[in-house]
Amino acid sequence: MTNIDGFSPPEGRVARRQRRNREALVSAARDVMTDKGVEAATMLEIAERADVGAGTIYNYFKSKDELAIAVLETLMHELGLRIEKVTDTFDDPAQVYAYGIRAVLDTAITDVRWTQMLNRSEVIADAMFRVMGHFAIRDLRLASQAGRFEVSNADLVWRLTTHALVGAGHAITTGKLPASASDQIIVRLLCMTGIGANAAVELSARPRPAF
Amino acid sequence: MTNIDGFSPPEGRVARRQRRNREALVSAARDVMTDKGVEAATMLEIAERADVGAGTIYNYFKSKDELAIAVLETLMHELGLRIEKVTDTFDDPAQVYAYGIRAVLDTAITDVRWTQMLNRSEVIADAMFRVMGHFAIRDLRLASQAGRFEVSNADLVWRLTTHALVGAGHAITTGKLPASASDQIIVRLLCMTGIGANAAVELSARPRPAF
DNA sequence: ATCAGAAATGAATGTGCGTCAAGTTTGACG
DNA sequence: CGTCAAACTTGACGCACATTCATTTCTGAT
Repeated sequence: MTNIDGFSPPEGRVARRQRRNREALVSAARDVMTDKGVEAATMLEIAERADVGAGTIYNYFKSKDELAIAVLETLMHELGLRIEKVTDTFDDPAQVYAYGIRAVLDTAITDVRWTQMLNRSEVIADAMFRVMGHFAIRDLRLASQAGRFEVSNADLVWRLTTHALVGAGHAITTGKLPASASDQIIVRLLCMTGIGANAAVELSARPRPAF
Repeated sequence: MTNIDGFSPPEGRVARRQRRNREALVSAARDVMTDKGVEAATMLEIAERADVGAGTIYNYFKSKDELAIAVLETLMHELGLRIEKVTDTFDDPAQVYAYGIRAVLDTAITDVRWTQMLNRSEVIADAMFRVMGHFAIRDLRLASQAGRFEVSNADLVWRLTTHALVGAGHAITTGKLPASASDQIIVRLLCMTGIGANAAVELSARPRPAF
C-alpha cells in the first residue's frame, strides 16, 4: 500500500503489532488445526499459542471458520508455489496440469498437515479453487489453446475438479478408497478436460520428476 | 426377518414402538433439517416433533450426524426410485446415466428440501455414493459393456462424480456458479466416463422427457 | 502532558449436544 | 394373574466452547 507520492509512510507500532498478530494467529491456528483437526482446535488454545487474548482473534477474523480458511489458504498457496517451481520447465501445458493435480492429491493424502483439514469439503474445495485456480485455470487454457485439451470453460472444469479432488483425498484418508487408486483418480480427473480415456491414460503415465 | 419356519413372530409392542419411533424421528428430523438446515435444527426440536424424549434419540442414533445421514438416505432413496421409474424405458444405458445425474443436479439446486442439506459435502457425497450407487454403477457398467463409455472402475468414477455433483450443487446454491451452468456441468461429468468432450456434448443434448 | 480513538483483554454468556440416574413398560414365567 | 428383570424412555443437567462486551491499555497527533 503506497501513498500518492509513491512512498510508504513509516510503519507505526499499531500497524506492526497488527501484522505480527495476524501472522502469529494464522501460524498458531495452522499448528493446532493441522495437528488435531479444525473441530478439535479451540480458539482459546490458538489464542494462547499466538500469545494473544481470546477476544483478540475476533479483531482479525470474524469467526473460527474464517480463521480456518486463512490457514487453508496458506497451505494451498505454498503448495501452489512448490508445484509451479517444479513444472516451470515443462513445455506441454497439459502435462503441467496433470502434474499439478497429481501433486495436490499426493500431498492431500500424504502430508499430515493436510489430512486433518479434509473435512468440510466444500470449504476446502472453494479455497483450492481460489488459491490454486490462478495456476490451474491458466494451464487449462493454455493446453486448450494448444489443442491438447477440449475445455471451453476452464473455471467450471477447475471448480468440478477441486471438488472431486478434495472428495477423493477425503475418501482415501478415511479408507473408503485405497491409496493405490490415485493413478486412476488422476486419469478420471484428466478426462474432465474432454480428452477421452485413452489420451488421459497416456498423459498420466508420462515419466515425470518426483515431487 | 423370518425365522427358520418361514414365519415371522408376531410383532410385539416393543418392536412396534421402536419402528414407530425410528420412523417418527427420521421424519421429524427431515422436516426440521430441510426447513432450517442441519446445523440450525436442534435435537430438542426434533425430539418434540417426533413426540419423544430428548434422550430417546440416542437409543436410535449415535449422534446428530448419524441422524442427518439417515435423513439424507431417505431423500436420496426416493430420488433414486423416481429416476429409475422415468428411465426404465430408455434403451441406451449411457442415456440412463446421463439422465440420472442431470436429475440429481436439478433436484439438488431446485428442491428446497435439498438445498438446506448441501453443507458438509463429504457426508452427502458419501450417502449419495452408497444409496444411489446401486443404480449409477450398474448403468456405468452396462454402458461400458455396450461400448458407450470407457469405464474400467465404475465405483471410482461414481465416487468422483458424487463429489463433483454435490460440490457443483453447493456452488450453484451459494451463487458461486450460475444455475445456467448446469448443462456444462453435466457435460463435464459425462466426460469422466472417458468418452471425450464431443460425445459428452452430444449425449447431454439428446431430447429427453421432463423429470 | 493530554486525550480521543483504536486495539486488546479475558471473564462472562449463551447455546446445544450428549449423558445418566430415576421412572416406566414389556412380556416371559410360575 | 402377579411378579420381576430386562429393556426402554425420560428430561434435567453437565460441559465444552465459540463468541461477546465492559473495561483496561496503548498509540500518536496536538
